[in-house]
Amino acid sequence: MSESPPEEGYDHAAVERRWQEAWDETDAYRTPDDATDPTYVLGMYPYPSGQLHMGHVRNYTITDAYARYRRMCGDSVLHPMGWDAFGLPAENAAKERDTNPRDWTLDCIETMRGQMESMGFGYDWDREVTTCTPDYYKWNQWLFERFSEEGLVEREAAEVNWCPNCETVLADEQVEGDDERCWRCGTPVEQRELDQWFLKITEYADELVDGLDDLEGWPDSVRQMQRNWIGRQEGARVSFDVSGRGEVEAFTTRLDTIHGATFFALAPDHPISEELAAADDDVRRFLEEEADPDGDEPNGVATDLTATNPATGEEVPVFVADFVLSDVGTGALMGVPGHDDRDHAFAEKMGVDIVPVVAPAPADGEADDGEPTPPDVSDAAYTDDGVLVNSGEYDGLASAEARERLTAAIDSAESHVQYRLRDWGISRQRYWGTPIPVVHCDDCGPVLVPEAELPVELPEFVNTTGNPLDAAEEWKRTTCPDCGGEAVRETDTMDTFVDSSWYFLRYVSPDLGDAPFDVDRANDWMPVEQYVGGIEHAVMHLLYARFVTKVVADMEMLEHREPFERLLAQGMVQLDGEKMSKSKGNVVSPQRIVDEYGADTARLFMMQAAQPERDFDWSEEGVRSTYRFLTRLKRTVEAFDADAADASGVDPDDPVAAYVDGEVDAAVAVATEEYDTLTFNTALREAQGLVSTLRNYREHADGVDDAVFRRGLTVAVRLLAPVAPHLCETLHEELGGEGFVVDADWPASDADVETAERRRRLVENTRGDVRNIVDVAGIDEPERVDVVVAPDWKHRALEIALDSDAPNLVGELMGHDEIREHGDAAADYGKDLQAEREALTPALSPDAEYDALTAAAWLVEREFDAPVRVLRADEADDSVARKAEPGRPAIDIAE
RNA sequence: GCGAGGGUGGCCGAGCCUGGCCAAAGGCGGCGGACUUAAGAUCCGCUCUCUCAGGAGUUCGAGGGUUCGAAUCCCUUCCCUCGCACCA
Repeated sequence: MSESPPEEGYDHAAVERRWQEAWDETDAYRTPDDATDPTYVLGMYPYPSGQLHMGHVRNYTITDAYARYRRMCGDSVLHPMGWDAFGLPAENAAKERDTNPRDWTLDCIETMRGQMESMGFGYDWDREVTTCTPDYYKWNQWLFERFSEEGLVEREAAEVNWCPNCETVLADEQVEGDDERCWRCGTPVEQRELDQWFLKITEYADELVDGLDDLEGWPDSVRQMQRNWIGRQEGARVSFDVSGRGEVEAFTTRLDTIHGATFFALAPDHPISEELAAADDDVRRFLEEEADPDGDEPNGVATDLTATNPATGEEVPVFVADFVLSDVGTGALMGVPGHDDRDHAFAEKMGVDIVPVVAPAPADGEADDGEPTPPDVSDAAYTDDGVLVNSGEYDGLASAEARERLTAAIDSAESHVQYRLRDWGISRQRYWGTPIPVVHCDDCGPVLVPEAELPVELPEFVNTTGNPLDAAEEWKRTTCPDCGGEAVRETDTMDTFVDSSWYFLRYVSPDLGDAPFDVDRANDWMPVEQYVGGIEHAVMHLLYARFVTKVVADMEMLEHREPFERLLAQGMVQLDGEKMSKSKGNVVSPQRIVDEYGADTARLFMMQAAQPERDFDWSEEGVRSTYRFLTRLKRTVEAFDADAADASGVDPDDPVAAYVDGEVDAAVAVATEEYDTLTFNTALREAQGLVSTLRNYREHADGVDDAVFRRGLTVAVRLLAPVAPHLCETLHEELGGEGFVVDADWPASDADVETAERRRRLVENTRGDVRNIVDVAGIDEPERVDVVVAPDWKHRALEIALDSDAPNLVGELMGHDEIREHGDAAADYGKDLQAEREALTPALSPDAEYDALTAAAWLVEREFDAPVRVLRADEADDSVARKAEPGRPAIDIAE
């Protein structure tokens, strides 16, 4: 299948096949039921479209790498996978291919599972969950019934998109274009009122929004999106007495502006508007011809009604206006043109009075003479809070206080919290979903199917227009569980978001026959510690899952009220800055990449390309570079003689080995921190840097210390193993490791990252300086390079300077004998320190500098092909040595 | 309009939380060299400008500020992406 590897790579196909089989044979990724509090790592399960795409690969590589990392750290890990297997695409595919959704879906799952295996994702397949199986959707039905018992299910009429040709409801996304046509047949979509089943998520609106504050492991963006979506508004309801119609309620968040309410407006479909239309030609014409709720212009029509402002007692005109929406608030509002932009525009258009009743609060410094100046609202509304004016006895009150007092004072006013969130309509007039477990009886109405009769299974698929369940006459006909009379089954199925709102609980006990999940185990294993998926689910899925978790908790089946502790919304994989999509034809197939370069390369490239939450561009060059890196690594390990004498410990007299050993520690320390926070890109950079260091070491030092080199390779392999597991298994074996690298211990390091970085910097700066000198001075062939470490007293002086807060640093330094004895040199250095005082940073000790430079000398020797001497200050000529400073050795190059 | 995130050298991308060691990691691309019959692979070096032995100048969307010192902190402004929106 794969062509010969590009360039001279390694045989990734053989490596990957071998380890996938080995893992499989040993059930390497099994999480036993008796695991105690495993770390639960989860990627959002996919819709089985039949093809794994790059988004999936990225998503699941993130969870896989993290799961493997935690496992190497010694955790027991739960990392399952399943299928969001219901949904309309399968119905369409089945019709096109003359098969049925079930077979089609199961085929797709088969294919995708194979692709996941070829990516090397370490899932516990024994916990696989497939939502379209009766074993699973039975529990959707069961939960629906429990919800019903809790009073959280409601059946009511709702407006839906209806295609008269296909005879089915369409989701909003399936209505195309401004002229709203059916995506499948192009028929104009109608609105139709249908009886629909709802789950009362609004009962949990407060907890859902308040709980966001504590979800510190979630990105702010997602939390904000959920807040917006729930749209909690605190305000007041207040009634205006409308002539001949009684009290009409309006909702407002600005009751403080009620004295400026100079008109009242009704939604076009408000009952009063509809009544008026029957008698009033103007209103009828407006409703039929002019009203345009989608337009930008606020349009309206005057009525012959007036409303009494309960605060002022004044009669104000009543309009029917298209910017008043019946599904917002009460479908009626008080118009305050002085303090609301839209009301202002409307009042200008209709010639209504505009009265300012809130003035800007006097700034702190300003003299408070008790007479705030009303703002000029003739051109624009003043929409901020402030101090009341023109409001009778409320004048002078701050807006917030005025709202409270007015709410208390006005009879018809009461505090009210309003939400944008609507109850969750779960009815779908489609075949490929969970049948809603209800029977309709002429006498008893809708009746739940008894629990013992669950699941209500789907009948055979019938290729028909409209809802196949409606056409399944035999299936439909049943008897009423209550009275035994003739009855018909509910033909609606559930929204597939119902399936996904609890699937993470099913993984805990996927085969359990008498409950959706094992309560004790779920209490121990939940919540999901790290959840990873696309941002497109920020609201719907993630909100529904939170809702269902809370309800289940209230049914005393779970001790957790939030399902996902930490959430990562992973970025997109793009090509040339554009989202990959079939329609643009810019899709890079993961399969092709796996064939050509292997799964390890694909995974490693993706993880090092960018932080997981950021979008990044796919780059074929980057992939090749990654592939070459793996190839190099493999060769490096192979070249290392695994049977080399097992020297124990580091030879303390070999500074180069000590240096490399220190680099190994540093890499571990840095990479571990980064793995913890899922910043794989920087962790991997460290691992790759370590491999370069090791290669340089072997190539150019006078013989390597086997123990150090072995440890370096072992560490590099382990740091890379979570991301490139197949090759790392091979290398682990090559290095004589026991068992799987999957089960190996994460390397430990007691390295001080600070010191390691200081050392690196010293070496880098020194090398840079040598280059600089050679370059600037035009030295062609250096004969010898001397690197001289600053004398102890300068280090001491720096230490003193760092601690000192004396105004005269030179004076303070001269108070120390060991410094003063260096006379002018000490004074000069003291002045330098004084000048740089604020910028001083600690340096390594003289010995540490000496060791670090000695260890790195070979780097310079190799580069300039000249012998390097690292000297202590007292070993060098004073004319050179005196230029040395801590962190900045003196350099002398002989031509 | 409101809210969130982002703008870094030819490109991608670290750094920004916790200011100084930042002309700014790493990769890609480009240039030069080693190896090679050659190409590829591999390895070494260079890749903002000037330079008199490690120096100087200009740079991190733009402008201003704080500070001895700003890619990093604060304000203003422009641009991009995303979410919400006649929401009362």
